[in-house]
Amino acid sequence: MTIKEVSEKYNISQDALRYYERVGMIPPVTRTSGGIRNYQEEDIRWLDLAMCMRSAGLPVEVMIEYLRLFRQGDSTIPARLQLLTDQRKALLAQRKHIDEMLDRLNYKIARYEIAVETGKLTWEQ
Amino acid sequence: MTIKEVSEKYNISQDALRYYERVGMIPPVTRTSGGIRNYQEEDIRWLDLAMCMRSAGLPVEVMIEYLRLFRQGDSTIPARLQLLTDQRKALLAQRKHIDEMLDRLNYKIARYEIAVETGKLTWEQ
DNA sequence: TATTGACTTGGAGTCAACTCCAAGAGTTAT
DNA sequence: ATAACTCTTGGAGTTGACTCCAAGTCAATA
Repeated sequence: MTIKEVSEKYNISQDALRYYERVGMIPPVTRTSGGIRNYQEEDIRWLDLAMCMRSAGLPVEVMIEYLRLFRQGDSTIPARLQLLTDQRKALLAQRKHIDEMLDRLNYKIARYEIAVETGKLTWEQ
Repeated sequence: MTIKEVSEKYNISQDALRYYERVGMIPPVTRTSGGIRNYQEEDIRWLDLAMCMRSAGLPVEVMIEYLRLFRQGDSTIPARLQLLTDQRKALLAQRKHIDEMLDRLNYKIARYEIAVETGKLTWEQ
């Protein structure tokens, strides 16, 4: 798969794909003899993990560190486990923030829906 | 409440507090006769809403727009309702991303926990 | 083989959301 | 009233995550 195909299939810019590789968020992508990126299944698997982390809001830096540890081999398994549990904790906290805001939004929306009928809103920010 | 007290109580920097006010994410804060910020209950309520939005990851720009509409009065109630439902949609999408990553993390962590016992990990990124 | 279009790199630019700084004014304790 | 501290503003600087650009190389088609 060329960078263009990957970019279109996974809806991510070519620049972002090159950036992820450059900063070490994914391993160096397989190339053709001419030096052109030719994504293989394994490249895609790394990319998929990286995109999943990013779309959940985890920092690029975390994925870089995970990959760095991974490439050092089995001795870093405990460190990787630690990293993963830290990130799980962070995501659970973030989800809690989102749920708090959702509660607030639901309350507001309910009141605004009534207000749209009546044209007036009683003490609400 | 002075800016320092608010900063400490709500664990947010004084600079961020001034920034929120400057960009219009919260209304101008009540001042003493000398021009020093003196947060009242209502100032705190706006701040609380703003901080809740930010910690859920909603953009500053959205809160600015909400406040702008709010200050124009009841005629903007439908627009505010629209804004709120848009943000709810965005948060639900974001929560879905987080849940996907959490599933993935839980799977990985389970495998890594086993690997920590045995010292080896079988095909895993 | 020449052209066209997609690809390459290194580096600069952008954007959001703060964060820091300097110079000066307000407030409190002695 | 003087020191010591906290506050003010405007504006510059920083960080993270891309995004854009220029100059050049590679590949497919006429």
